[in-house]
Amino acid sequence: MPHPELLLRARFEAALARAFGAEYQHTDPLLRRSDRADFQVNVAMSLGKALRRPPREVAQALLAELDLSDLCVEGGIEVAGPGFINLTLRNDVLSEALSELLADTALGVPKAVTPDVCVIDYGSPNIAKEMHVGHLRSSILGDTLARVLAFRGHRVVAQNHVGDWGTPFGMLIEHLVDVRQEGRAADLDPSELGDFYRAARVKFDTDPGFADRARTRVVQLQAGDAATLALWQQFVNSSKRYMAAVFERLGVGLVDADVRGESFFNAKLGELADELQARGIAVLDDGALCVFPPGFSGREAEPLPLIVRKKDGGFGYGATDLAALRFRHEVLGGTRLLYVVGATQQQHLAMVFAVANMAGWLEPPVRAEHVSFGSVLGDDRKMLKSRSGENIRLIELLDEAVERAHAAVLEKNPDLSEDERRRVARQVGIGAVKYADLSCDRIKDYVFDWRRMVAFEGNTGPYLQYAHARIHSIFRKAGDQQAGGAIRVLAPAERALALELLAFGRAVSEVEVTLEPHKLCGYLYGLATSFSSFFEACPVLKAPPEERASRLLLCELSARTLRTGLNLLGIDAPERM
RNA sequence: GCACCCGUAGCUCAGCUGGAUAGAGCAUCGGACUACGAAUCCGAGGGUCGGAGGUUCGAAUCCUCCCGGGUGCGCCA
Repeated sequence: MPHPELLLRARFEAALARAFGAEYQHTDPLLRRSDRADFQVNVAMSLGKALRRPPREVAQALLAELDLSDLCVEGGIEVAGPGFINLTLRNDVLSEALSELLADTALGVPKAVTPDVCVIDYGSPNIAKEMHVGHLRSSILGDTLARVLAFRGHRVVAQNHVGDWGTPFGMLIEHLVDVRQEGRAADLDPSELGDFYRAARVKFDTDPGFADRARTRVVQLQAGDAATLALWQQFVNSSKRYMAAVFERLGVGLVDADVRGESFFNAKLGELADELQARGIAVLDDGALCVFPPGFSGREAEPLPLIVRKKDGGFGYGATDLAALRFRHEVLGGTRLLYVVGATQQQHLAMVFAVANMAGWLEPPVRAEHVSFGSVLGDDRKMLKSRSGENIRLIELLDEAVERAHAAVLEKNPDLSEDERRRVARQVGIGAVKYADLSCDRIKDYVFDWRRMVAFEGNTGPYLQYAHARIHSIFRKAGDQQAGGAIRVLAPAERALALELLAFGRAVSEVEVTLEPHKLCGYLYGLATSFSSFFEACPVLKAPPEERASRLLLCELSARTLRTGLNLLGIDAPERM
């Protein structure tokens, strides 16, 4: 049996055509969950206007064309208020639908009809710079979207567009040369890279002679000087190891093979600039090669350029981003190009997309989307800048989260072995950090708050993990008694849980479309609270045999849905904690 | 100056793309453990949805204008 929601939708669409004519066949019946019934249909009100008939009459006319007795309880179809159609499903319909879910490894998440090749840009941490909390958002968001899209049947190609090229490397390389000449060990230990960068930065800002050498070094780097490249490569290698360690600790699926930094596109930039100029898309302006996409203006209302090639012949990130976009479509075969990049880049990305459009690199079905997200703010509500301020290091943040989780697990469940406790602490701590970030609307600024991250109550990762662990506790107690049988939904708490379980597919699909993982978080939280209420109201193991078997199946479905949902968020679901 | 984003309970946030009395969690107050795990559950109080207009049966949601906060706006990436 198909999903009840799909059945209802199909019935109403057909009824619309029968009642009002074939042109209404594809009218959205506006089927929604309701707090007054299981579902409500709101199409009568919107249609009343077009048909110039009272909405309640429209609703009645619709219902006259429908036989829902196999789906809804007797008296479970009513017209209320201005024309709401309230629907209450039969318990056996819910029971049967849940049995279907039980047999479905995808738990009701449909496969995409026309799969995309999704290329996901995870923002761009800079080589040779410490990763900080700002990188948390793009990594976690990108990883979650990758998991959700893959689960829906799309092909996902991750791209770690690291900043591994350009002017900062002049100063980094010169500083490395200095340090080695002074006979000190060249500290390229991944964990020390942040300090190294800061030291080079200070020297660059205070020592003019050093700054000159750094600039010369940039020219050598871009000219392909072998010795310079060798030094540069040391930074890249060290940084890659560092990033891999951070991603590993975070449980983010980015690997070395996904790294395709700015340097990769360097060789293609000249050709790209020439082509844009030859096609008349880019023009020389004050010595720089620029594209002026329509609709962008600067301070004096003058056209705003995307600079492809600077006056001095160098290339900026405009050129690199264009080359990368083209590469993702032409070489990687991407059809949906996602940029998980901070909101501060909004205008820049919009311009890159506009130029790519002009160049014909974004023809349907290829499209590009900016998965924008807000800044990370401190207690003072000000943006955490990366330049000179004391940032919280990502690694230290994760360590502390795990530590706090460890203390909590020790207190709540002293029976665990130290081995398991360490493993669980990692799952809970990292999960708490991720969930705190993912559960908020990404477009808004994120207030970084320790207490909130490690608070294990309310809409948090640990609460969801706890709900999952409790279910497994029942399984352990049940032992072999958990025979098959069928699900029979009867009690109110069972009905509420059933309706939640049936909504998983919708929640996942919504994230696929909106690219907003907090909707999945909201869904899972609702599921966990529904389960907790059920858990409180409906005894499982103490129930009579038939009921027990049914409720055990409800537990199984709940546990699987929670675990699958958490996994889509990149969060583990331990069986005890 | 122009463009984009944000403004919802004391705090942190939801609100399904226009639906019914705006919902959670912290915090406050009151209940429920001889336990299928109380990291839980049940209940109470708390709101002119920044403000003012407009669109219509109906607006936190869409349009316009203000107020407040943030971010961008030509050769750093």
